[in-house]
Amino acid sequence: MITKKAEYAIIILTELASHPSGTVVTSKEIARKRAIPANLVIQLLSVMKEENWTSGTRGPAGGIKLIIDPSEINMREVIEKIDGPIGITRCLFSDAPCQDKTHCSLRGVWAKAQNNMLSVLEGVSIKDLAEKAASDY
Amino acid sequence: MITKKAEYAIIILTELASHPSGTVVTSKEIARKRAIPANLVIQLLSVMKEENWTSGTRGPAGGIKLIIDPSEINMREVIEKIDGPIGITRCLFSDAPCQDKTHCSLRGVWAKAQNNMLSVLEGVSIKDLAEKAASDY
DNA sequence: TTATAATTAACTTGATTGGTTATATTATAT
DNA sequence: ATATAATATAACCAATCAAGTTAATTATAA
Repeated sequence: MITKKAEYAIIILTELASHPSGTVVTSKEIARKRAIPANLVIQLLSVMKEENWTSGTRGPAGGIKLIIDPSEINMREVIEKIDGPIGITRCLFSDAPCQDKTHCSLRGVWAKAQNNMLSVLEGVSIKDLAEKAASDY
Repeated sequence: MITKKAEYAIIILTELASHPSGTVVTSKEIARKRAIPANLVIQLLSVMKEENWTSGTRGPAGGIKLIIDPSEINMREVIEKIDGPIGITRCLFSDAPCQDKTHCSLRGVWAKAQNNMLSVLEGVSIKDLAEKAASDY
């Protein structure tokens, strides 16, 4: 399952993308506006910083800003950064198919099902989400 | 994530489907042949019995047999019987979309991704798997 | 009547999720 | 200078879930 943390991360990036580039937002502001626990926002932002997706300036009037083009990050990437590799079944986490024949017939089905899912998530960028949210208002 | 139990259940049904109809197989035999913990086989068979997919006869020379046409059960059905409803994200378990606009834009993406996955699983029946396994030998 | 096999239910263990708490560090408005 | 606003890092915790185990019961063929 895709965790709430991954979902939060996507929401946070979308929020950042919806601000004029160059301007900063505080983590508290994001937490309040998107109803995400403030400490989780901070925790997730630290991962995003590691990825060089965001940068933060401290002190009064500080905050976070996006330093990557939001059309360059898709949902799959964000999920995998936060949750680790995606696998709809344990089978797909191991590289090697297992011995049992029936099991291995299954593997192909799992892989196809998962790829169908991932292709949707890969096709949606943070920019797409920010634009869609804006048009909703 | 689709659990190992669900995967085991599919394997068990496939094994049953690959035996001449009317003949019985013991749970131990299934466990040994498919390398599934014997107690889990029993646990899973009891769910399958509830669904009227299988019937068992006790005592010596007893065993389990399939009492439903294997082309009538698909992978999604089995998974949902064992694991409960499938949801790739927590969002999809609640009926109502949440308040936040961005979040709700996400919901549509999650739903599409999940449906793409499920359509693959719905398209594969136990019969398909049994035939595919047979042709592999 | 006894060994065999299904049936049923409760229980254990370890991992994961979704968060909290605590602490350190940095920058800047005053 | 210094209080304060803010990021940054890491350790911790409770609840849930996955996976498997244990144990007790029931039915039946030989």
